[in-house]
Amino acid sequence: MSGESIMGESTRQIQKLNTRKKIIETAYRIFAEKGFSVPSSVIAKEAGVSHGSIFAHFPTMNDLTVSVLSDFGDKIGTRLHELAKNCDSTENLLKEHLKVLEEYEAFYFRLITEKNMLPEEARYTFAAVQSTVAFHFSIVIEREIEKGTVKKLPTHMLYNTWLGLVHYYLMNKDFFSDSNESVIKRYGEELLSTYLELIKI
Amino acid sequence: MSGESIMGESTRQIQKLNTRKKIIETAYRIFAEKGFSVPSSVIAKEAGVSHGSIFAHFPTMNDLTVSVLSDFGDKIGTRLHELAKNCDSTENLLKEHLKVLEEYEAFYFRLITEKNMLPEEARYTFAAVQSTVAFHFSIVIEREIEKGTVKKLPTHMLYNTWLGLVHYYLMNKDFFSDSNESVIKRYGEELLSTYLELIKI
Amino acid sequence: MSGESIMGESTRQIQKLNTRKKIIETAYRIFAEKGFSVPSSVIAKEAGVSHGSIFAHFPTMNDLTVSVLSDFGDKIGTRLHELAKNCDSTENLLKEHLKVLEEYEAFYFRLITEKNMLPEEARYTFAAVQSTVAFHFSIVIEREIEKGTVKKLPTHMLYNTWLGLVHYYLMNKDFFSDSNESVIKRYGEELLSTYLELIKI
Amino acid sequence: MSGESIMGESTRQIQKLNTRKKIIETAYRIFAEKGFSVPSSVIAKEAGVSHGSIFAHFPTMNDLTVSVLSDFGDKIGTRLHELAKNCDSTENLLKEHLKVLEEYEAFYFRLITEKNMLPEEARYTFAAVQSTVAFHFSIVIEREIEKGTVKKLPTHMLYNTWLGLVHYYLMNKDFFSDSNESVIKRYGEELLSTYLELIKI
DNA sequence: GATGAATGAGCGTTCATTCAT
DNA sequence: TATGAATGAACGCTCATTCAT
Repeated sequence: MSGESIMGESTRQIQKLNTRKKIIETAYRIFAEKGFSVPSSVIAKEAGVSHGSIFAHFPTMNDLTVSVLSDFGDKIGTRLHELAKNCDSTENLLKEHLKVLEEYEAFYFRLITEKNMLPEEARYTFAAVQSTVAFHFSIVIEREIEKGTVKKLPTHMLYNTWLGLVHYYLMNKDFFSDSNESVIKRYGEELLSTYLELIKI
Repeated sequence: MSGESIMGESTRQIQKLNTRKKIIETAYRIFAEKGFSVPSSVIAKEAGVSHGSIFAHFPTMNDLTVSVLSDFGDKIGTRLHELAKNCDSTENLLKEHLKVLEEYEAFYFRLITEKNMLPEEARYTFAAVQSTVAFHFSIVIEREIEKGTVKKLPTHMLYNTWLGLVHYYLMNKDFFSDSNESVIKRYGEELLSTYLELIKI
Repeated sequence: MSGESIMGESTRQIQKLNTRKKIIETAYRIFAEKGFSVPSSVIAKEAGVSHGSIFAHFPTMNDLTVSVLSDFGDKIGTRLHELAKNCDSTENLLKEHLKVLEEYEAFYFRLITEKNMLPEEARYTFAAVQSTVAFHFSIVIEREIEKGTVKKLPTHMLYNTWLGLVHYYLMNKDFFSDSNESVIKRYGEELLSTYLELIKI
Repeated sequence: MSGESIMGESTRQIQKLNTRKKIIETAYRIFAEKGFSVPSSVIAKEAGVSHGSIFAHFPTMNDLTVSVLSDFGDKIGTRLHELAKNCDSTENLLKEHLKVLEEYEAFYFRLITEKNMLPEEARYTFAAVQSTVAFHFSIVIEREIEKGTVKKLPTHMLYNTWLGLVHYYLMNKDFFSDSNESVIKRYGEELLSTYLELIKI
């Protein structure tokens, strides 16, 4: 009687996954545009799904946020890994880093800006993204330290200095540039050259 | 309304100022503890005043927030100026900077963390605090650049690197240390020595 | 969101319209009973819906008020038009006018009584209702003026005199009759005969 | 020890009456300007007395409103009586009536407009004002009825027709004239001549 | 599974009224 | 008596979440 539907089970499953994907992608876009405190109803409307659908897929808004963050972590992590793996110098690596950040700037900005108001899981995303770069960074920087072209300082400090500088510009983008312009595009080279100047012996 | 009663006119004024102060100080503490989006009712309860009292002193919550911020700006600005004016080396100056940040760490953390969700006036506070240090920083750093002990880089880049590094540790305090411990206390020296190592020729 | 479910899509729409209708009708009744400044919570309670439901259907209380007014305008306008169109004498027309006013007396009383504290749209409702009657009035009265049975005075003045008289009794119903009794029922004939006496040559 | 103050008792009493008067007069002015639902704090500020003073003189705002109304009733009643007593024709009487209404138009407008949202006592004021005119009206109109120059209709109906017409224009002043212009000044003559035309045989 | 109407706790804000001075 | 700071109940409105269909 039941158990048998017009659509095959897998078709339904695909539909379900599609809806889920649509919600996550829309939430990603809206979060990037307006920050994480957008009402769930707005996301539903923009995604073209019912308000209730969000809660059918994600028990709470928190869960949606976490999924979006984790998705973002995977995406940017992969991208970073891709671009970083063939970099043989700090300069190249950081150039690629900036390139990726520019690609994802809007959402990345929200992440570092609102991270402390986000669910705890946001930290994992944040940490994962950073450690992807950190991994590649440590490889190239240690080689350069050994070569004697870079100051002998703890790798993590060198890395945190870089991240601090970049994040500082991102977080204060309203101060550094017009609100719609990419800070990375505008200041990336300056940040990079300053940083390289600092770490070189 | 006459403005002159037998006595006690000023007593009431003092009481009013006391209440205002109590609200501001409570708000300051709660903001530091839980961030700027605490409900007004929580502040009222903690301050031991009625909910309505908040609005008798501050027309909107925004006004309260701005007052707290501006108060904070004055306090920390004065303190920074005090400690900074006699510093004759970058090292001393930054030590004092860290000292002050440690004193005000909890609130300063919320300020840099939630700045972008705060009323526009928050930016003035933020900018004022930074420029106080920037002023003293540029004096000592330029002298050292001239002396040839510090790399010849634009002052603002040197400063932003420092701030970026410090803010990075503050913003990610949950990552770097147990939530109740001061990141500055724990990592201050490391930050300072790394930074000094970086800027020196 | 697809817009076509197996069935019951329209069932929900009907239910929604029912709730909306329930809110409007309750608001209509309560406004008639207690005036337009009843709290939204009272309307919700009386309508048997949650407080929030009101705002799910009407973004602001103002919108609800306007909807109720516009609904009322349609209802009474249609009714007036219906009854008036076959009237061939001033006497008949005004009799029908009074009849309709008696039907809607409680709400009509609030409308003319609180009109100046209502949203601007209330004026349109008010004006629309009056002009429906005015239209029919001018037809019959001008014919009678031509026939020489009614004094030759500007139509609008004749009409305003009638409205003024009727509204005066409505607005001062507490003075003219016990609060629950219809003033129109009690004084309608007297108003009508007086008015007819006045306008006739 | 006590019982003896620097100021004589009567001085104090006079001051008290002055304050009371100042409150009533200010409330009168503000009510006329903005309607009866102005916050008590606004009246206090405008009157130059403390907020509490209002409640020292009037237990509730209701009581103040009633006092203002009663004061107004006395003032306008006296004025009406003054001007009316020497009128020997309906025309003259109604002219004087209009003159007085124009003098007090702003407040009178609020009274008839918001009467039903006012404390019950407002009715007495309203009734008293009307009956003052009614008294003089009945004298002159009855004489004219006897003379056969005015239609033989119940005096109260003739009077209510007049009041209805005038109030209709007042209540709908927004429709008839620019908001700051006196409707009485603009339409008074038309109202009067229409009315006289109607009542004459 | 998807829907979207309904829910209700919670928010910032207003203001008549109280009361210590 | 006059003061004005403090009060707190009430208001319109928001939004994550529920649940009958």
